Amino acid sequence: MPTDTRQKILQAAFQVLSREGYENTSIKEIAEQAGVAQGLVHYYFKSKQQLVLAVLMSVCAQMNVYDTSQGRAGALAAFENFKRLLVEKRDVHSLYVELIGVGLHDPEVGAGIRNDISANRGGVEDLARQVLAEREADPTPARAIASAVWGAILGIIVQHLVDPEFKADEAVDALAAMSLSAVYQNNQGA
Amino acid sequence: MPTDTRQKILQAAFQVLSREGYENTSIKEIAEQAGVAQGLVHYYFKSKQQLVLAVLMSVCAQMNVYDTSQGRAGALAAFENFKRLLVEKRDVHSLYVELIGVGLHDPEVGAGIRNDISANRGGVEDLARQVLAEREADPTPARAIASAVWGAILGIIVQHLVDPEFKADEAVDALAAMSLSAVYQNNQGA
Amino acid sequence: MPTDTRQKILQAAFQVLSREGYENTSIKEIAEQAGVAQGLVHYYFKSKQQLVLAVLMSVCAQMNVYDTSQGRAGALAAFENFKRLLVEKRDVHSLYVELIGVGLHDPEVGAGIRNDISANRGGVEDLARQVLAEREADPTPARAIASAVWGAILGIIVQHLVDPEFKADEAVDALAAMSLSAVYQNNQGA
Amino acid sequence: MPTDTRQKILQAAFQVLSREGYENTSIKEIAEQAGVAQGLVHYYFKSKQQLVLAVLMSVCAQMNVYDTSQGRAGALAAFENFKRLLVEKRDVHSLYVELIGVGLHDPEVGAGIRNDISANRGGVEDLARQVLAEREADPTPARAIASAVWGAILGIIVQHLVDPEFKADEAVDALAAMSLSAVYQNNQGA
DNA sequence: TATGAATGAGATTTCATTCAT
DNA sequence: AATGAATGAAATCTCATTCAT
Repeated sequence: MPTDTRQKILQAAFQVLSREGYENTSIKEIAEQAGVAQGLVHYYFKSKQQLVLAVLMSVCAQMNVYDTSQGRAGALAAFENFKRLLVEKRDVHSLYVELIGVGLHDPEVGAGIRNDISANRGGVEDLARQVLAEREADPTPARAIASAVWGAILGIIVQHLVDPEFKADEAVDALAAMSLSAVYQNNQGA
Repeated sequence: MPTDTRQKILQAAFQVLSREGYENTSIKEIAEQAGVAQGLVHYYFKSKQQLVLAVLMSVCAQMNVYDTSQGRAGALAAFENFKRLLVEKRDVHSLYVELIGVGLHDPEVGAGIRNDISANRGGVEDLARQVLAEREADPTPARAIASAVWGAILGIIVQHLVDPEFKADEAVDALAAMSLSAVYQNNQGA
Repeated sequence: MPTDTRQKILQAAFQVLSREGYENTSIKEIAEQAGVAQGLVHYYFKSKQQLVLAVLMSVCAQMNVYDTSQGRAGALAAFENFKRLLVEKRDVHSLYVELIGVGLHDPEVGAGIRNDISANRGGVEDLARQVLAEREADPTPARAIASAVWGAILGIIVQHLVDPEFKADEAVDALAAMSLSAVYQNNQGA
Repeated sequence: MPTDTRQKILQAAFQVLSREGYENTSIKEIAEQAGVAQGLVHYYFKSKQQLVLAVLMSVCAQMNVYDTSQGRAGALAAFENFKRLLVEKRDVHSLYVELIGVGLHDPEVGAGIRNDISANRGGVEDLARQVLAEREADPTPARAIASAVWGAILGIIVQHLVDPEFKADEAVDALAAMSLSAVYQNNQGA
């Protein structure tokens, strides 16, 4: 089955990329991991970049954190979700973080990352807006709050990846508290 | 002067690395940028990795955000400082983020990054402790708050690098508000 | 119709070869140009070389210059014909010249080219002989004259292909004059 | 010596190119012929094309035919010279002809070939002009004559390369006779 | 200290050809 | 007849590293 093989290569690419890292990953190793000839990788993906881009898409698709719940409940559920994903999606996060770095100098990867980050920040912003609406508060700061909160999520992912002693759960809890309290009383100037 | 040349190479390495990105940087180009022969780079740095590690040290040294002020004033000053550094140290931040990605698969770079992140989180934690002390509040949550806040700083750096439309200032302001309000009333459940 | 497909591939091969050049032509592109699957090319032509040889045959068949007229009139008609073909058969000539180069190191292509060149030189020789007979002159130099004249035809083709500013018409006219005057009075020593 | 090695590679490239032909020549084989590492070829020549271009220059420099004599004597000397070069410079001619084919689809090689052909045609034109001056004849047809004569030289080279039975000497003699008779009495219409 | 020529391994990519369907 | 997936070899090029001077 053709699509089968394409998927096999895509999955192998993900595995090798997250295991070995971007710059240590070769087409040869991906082909070996997939159990196919090296040339076949280029049959399905015109270049290494195209393959990486395809992997990036699937990685981004796994970066969502949101719950079906709405408002405060949805936010709390999302934070709990996130705590679980930190453990379950470690390799996805690892590759995501590495691709952020790659994207700083590769326009196509950069565009993919930028879109994903925008989308995720937008998702957080929606939640923030709902919470503010629940409190009948001014919705204006929703965007700024989302920027800080999604930033913190990224930063917690990084710290969790980098430092085995990092206490991710307490960090997420603190973030939850901070963000929800901010939504309560957004009357402090900097 | 010998040290002079070493410095020249180090600086050239930083320039090329942040301009071209880690995987596009070659010793040859660093040597050209420094205006020395290629072999001389290996005279001062045993391997490319050693050179990168030396650059990493200098990059980390420029990641500090703190002010001499203490407590709440110190925190606010640090946030203002950070807003300025986002603009002034863009290339430092860019290389830092890329090296986070590299460090995920290179133990030595990883150790350097981990130490720097720990140190910075520790610095934030000290500030948080001071603020809590000013409020005569329980100092326990300081570490968790610092984890979230430093994470947010990292995440704001990333968003600022990746997305030219990102409103970094309002994000930092929101973070300042969130973190100081959290410090006020640390009575959160998750 | 089977022969239909074979022809389609042959024609596609000619198009791609003369458009892209010998070394940039791949079976894949020929198949695409013909609108058939890649494997089918090898069904009709055992190897790439066989396909090229088949194309070579059809190219050689288009290199004739002669008219039905005989003698001096035939020669003049052939030169006029040649002037027209320089414009109309540019792609045929281009591929022919390239295959001369290929034939220098590929025995089979070389044999095809050699035969075609011999045949064409022979055609010129016949005309020369007729002209000499018209003048009741010694027919001996016909072969040598044909060698020079057919050589000049090749060389004019090359110059016309290579140099957009080359004045092909005046070159052909000069060649006509030279060759016919030589036939008149073949009493010069070198 | 650096220039020494560069020359060694250049010469090896010429040998392999004329022995094996353009499309069968690899950097690997050139390096082996030169007795150096493969990478060194790219150290001296940025790309295979650059190397071929350098070889082309030296090949073109060996395509001259002219004598120091002037006028009719110079022309006759040049033709004699050419007969000798057909034997002595067979490999130069072979590579030249192949590069004509390559140049049809490679702009840089094409430019080199075009320039060389122009220069050689110009040289013949000078000679033709001198001969016409000697006869006090109209110098106008010199360019057209040169186009035909230089074309014939190219075409004789090709026939000599392609066909072991080709009688090059008699072809050159016939060309000499034709061209000098044309110069005598340039009063034929086509 | 400093140079830059030289090495050799490895990466991406292309491509004619084969083969199961 | 026809498809197109799959193979494997080879080509170009890059690059960290070494070494003689």
